[in-house]
Amino acid sequence: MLQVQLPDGTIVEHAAHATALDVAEGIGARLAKAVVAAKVGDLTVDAMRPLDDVTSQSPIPLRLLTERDTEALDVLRHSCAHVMARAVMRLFEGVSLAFGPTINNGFYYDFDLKQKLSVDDFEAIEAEMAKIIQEGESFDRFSLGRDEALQLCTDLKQSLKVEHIQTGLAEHEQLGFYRQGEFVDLCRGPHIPDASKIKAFKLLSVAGAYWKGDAKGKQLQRVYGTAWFSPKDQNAYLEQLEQARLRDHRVLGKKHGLYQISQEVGGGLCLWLPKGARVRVLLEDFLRQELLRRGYEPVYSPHIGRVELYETSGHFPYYRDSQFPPLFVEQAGGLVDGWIDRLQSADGLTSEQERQLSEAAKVLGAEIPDYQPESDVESRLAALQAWQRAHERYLVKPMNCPHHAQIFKAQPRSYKQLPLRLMEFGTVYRYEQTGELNGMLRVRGLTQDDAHIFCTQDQVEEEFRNTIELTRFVLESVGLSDYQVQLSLRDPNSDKYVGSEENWAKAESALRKVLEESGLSFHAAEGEAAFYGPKADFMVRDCIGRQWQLGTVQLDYNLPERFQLEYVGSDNAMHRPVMIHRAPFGSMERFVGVLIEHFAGAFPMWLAPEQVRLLPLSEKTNDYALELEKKMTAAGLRVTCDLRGAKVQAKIRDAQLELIPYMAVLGPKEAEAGALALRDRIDGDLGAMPFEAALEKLLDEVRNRTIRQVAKREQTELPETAETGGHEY
RNA sequence: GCCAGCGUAGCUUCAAUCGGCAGAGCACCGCAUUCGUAAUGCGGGGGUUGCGGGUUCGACUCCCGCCGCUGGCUCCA
Repeated sequence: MLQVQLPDGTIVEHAAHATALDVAEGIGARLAKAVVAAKVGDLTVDAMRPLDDVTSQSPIPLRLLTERDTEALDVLRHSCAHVMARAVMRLFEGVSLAFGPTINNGFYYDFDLKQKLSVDDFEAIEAEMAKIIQEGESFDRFSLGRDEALQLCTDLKQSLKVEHIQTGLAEHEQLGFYRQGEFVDLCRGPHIPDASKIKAFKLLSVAGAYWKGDAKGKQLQRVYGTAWFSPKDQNAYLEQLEQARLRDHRVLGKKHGLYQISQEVGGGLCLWLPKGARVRVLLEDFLRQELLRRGYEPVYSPHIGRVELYETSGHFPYYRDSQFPPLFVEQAGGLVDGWIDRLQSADGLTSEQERQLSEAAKVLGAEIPDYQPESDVESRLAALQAWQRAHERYLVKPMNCPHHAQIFKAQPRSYKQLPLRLMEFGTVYRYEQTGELNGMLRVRGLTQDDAHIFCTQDQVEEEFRNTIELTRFVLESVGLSDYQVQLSLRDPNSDKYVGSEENWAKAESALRKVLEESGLSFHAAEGEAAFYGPKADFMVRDCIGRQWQLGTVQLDYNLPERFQLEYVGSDNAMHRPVMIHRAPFGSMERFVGVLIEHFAGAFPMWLAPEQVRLLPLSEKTNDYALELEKKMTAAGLRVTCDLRGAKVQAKIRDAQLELIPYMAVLGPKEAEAGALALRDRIDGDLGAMPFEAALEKLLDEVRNRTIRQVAKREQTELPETAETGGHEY
């Protein structure tokens, strides 16, 4: 007999090998029909799987999942991925299956096949899927030993699955499979009882993806889709996607003249148009004032620096591929650079090539006296590198920290001066991969609201706590409350990190401690740390759900070491300071990009490029409008007049479409009374009021940095999806 | 960087039949209108159809190469 404990605590008894479905039937026929899957403890399992197959616990803690449970939606979607894979295999030859997990709001499946899939194929695939769902066949689980499993996948000509059993699943003795009709797939599950539960689905996009995420590996074709328990839910989701696209900062940025990226200037290089620049200046002023209040000291550093500076910091060797190449003062600089590169490469150089390089260097005016072609590679490299060091090479600044470290070193430091907080809106350049560039969110030239705090070990916690608090304050001031904090830790199995084991442990535990005390909810992510230290990253989603890192706080024991930073302690001995890198906005580009999407282009009063537009009813009141414009501008508002010979309705419409927070209609009546008829972008006509009263109201909204809703519209609520994913092996 | 799709006027609003004279709307400019809370009327300018090559009597349309954009992957100090 099996003892099963239901969520309300009651215990029911069932025969051995009873399933969740059996339990549901014991409770009621309607429930049995509604059951999609079940939870045994934290594990989601098939409704049809014997409970004693999953656990030896007694009583067995069981929760039945129906379509009202978010976990059930994940199960549904994973099953839909199988249905899609089955349809694709029916329609195309030689399909190898890779992985097909559930993701946020949907699923995907990766395929390896000759035929290039495109959205044009979706109709046929969806029709085949509809047929499969109509047939309503069940998903049947079975389990095989390694040898049988390998044999089965070989028979099915599923080479990727064979590889996966041999590598990723090398430790597994038993492997789970699911069969639905002719379709059999290696899969951990769970699945819905049968395909008829899928009431709504849609394929959304197709894209490339690497097998097991390895860029050197095979490139697969990934088809994305979504699935729901009802067409109504799906329509709501599709509608939400559509709405989100209307917020795209790339579209709004162009439409409202906020910024521009043009091929003439270069990919990923942002031109801040006056309106966008206005928003940025307001944000920078806001933060600068806040930082001055909190004991930061402004500094400035140049846009380029000697390559050696970044060699010392470690940035140059580590990020070489994603930096703009060095600037060489000597003509032969690039040649020598490439020479070193070839010498270090696996292929090396033939003696003939070396002779040619030496000749070419001579032509370019470079004598490399110590270079002996017959000596070993190390000596030849040393000769070339010596030449490099003797000749100036500069890097377009990829980071501000080495410069700030130099500012710390500019004079002897005492513990009495710590913490030293150096701030700079520093513009840096990084050669991001072409495929990564994305509007303002991923660019090649960006300005960080950077600062570096140099402090003693004892001050780390306090300083870290302050920066976390500052970041929260900044984000909340602009109404960004929907962010996630990620504690980015090192990957214990990787060797890309620098610094001692001891310092890493210290840094990671300090970060974790402060985050825990802060009350912020955060999740740890192994392998996400910077090469020099752990980070607390503030992540936000863009309009189509992609996550971006905005603010960041990073602990660094490494750079002080590399730059040999020291201060005199109270014991009159030299000590090494700790560095904290922090940027509440992250970069001005990304932050403004996210804000555009967050507000759908309708900035709150305190950030709006244009706050008020004055609309004279006719030319008769133009002078009055100009007079008010002068007064309001003097009071610190950003105001313009619409003096066109158009009707007021047209002027209102344009101002509405330009998302200007307030309009003021000015006719003879207002001019007579020294008044204005205020119109709110969201609430409409507020009626006439004395000029002074209106001015106070407007200034108040600026001073309070009031955040208002974007529009008069209720958000459609969607059923939440669990953040998990990956039901596949 | 990789895979796929897409590039027509300032516009992520788009048309152009089978390969047969590149055309609208919005925006812009000019003139008239002097108006009370989301579009006044009339007129005008604006194009090497992303770039380069090819096929053809003839290419926005078909083919090849490049560039860019979009989605995703990889990367992200």
